[in-house]
Amino acid sequence: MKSEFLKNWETQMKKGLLPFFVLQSLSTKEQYGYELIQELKSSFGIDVTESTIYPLLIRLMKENMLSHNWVEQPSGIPRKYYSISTEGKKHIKK
Amino acid sequence: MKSEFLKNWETQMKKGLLPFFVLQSLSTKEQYGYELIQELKSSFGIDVTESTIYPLLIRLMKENMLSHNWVEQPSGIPRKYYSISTEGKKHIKK
DNA sequence: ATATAATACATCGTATAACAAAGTATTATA
DNA sequence: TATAATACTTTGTTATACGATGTATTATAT
Repeated sequence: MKSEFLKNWETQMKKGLLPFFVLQSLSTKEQYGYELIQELKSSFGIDVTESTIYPLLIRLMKENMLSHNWVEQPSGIPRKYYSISTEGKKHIKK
Repeated sequence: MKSEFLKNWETQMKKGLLPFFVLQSLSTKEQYGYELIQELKSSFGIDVTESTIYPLLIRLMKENMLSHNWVEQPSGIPRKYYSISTEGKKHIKK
């Protein structure tokens, strides 16, 4: 089992790395929140919860790194698709 | 001038990276707090304040990553020298 | 002589961000 | 008919960097 120290270290690492991975991931294609959670897991091996990703996306919106548009589905809940802005693209080159 | 966004991003990055850099730096030689601040600046280009480094060192002590011993100076304030523990060495291999 | 800077430690309050928990709503599966 | 999966959201807690402030000693500048 993972020590409290390592578990906490990982959490703190995410505070810096998550915005980068999200911008990186969205620079390949538009994605919605729930999809991003699975993408971050499969592509980067990062576990993220919904209460992390949704506030983060809202924050990146406020910073003008992202834009979004609701897309109605033929069935089920509509999805909020996010795409990276010109501003956002500038920031992932670091 | 650096944007608020980038300034904040850097702060969040440090929350994950600082423990690593401190352990890394202490694995080469024993160092005291004030010395570490200058070392992190010159070797890694990282700006750290005293109100960051001292609590961090205390935390790493509690986690058994470090040990320390006071060293009296021929003149001036005594220095608290930190050295990395066996436990700490294990953790920087990641 | 006297103020300022540099050295060296420490603590308090604030802001940021991940995360557990809980909630709403729809559709698929057991 | 309940449970899981999909999809979004909010509230409260916790960890940590950092500005500000404080104490104390020594060196440098005015």
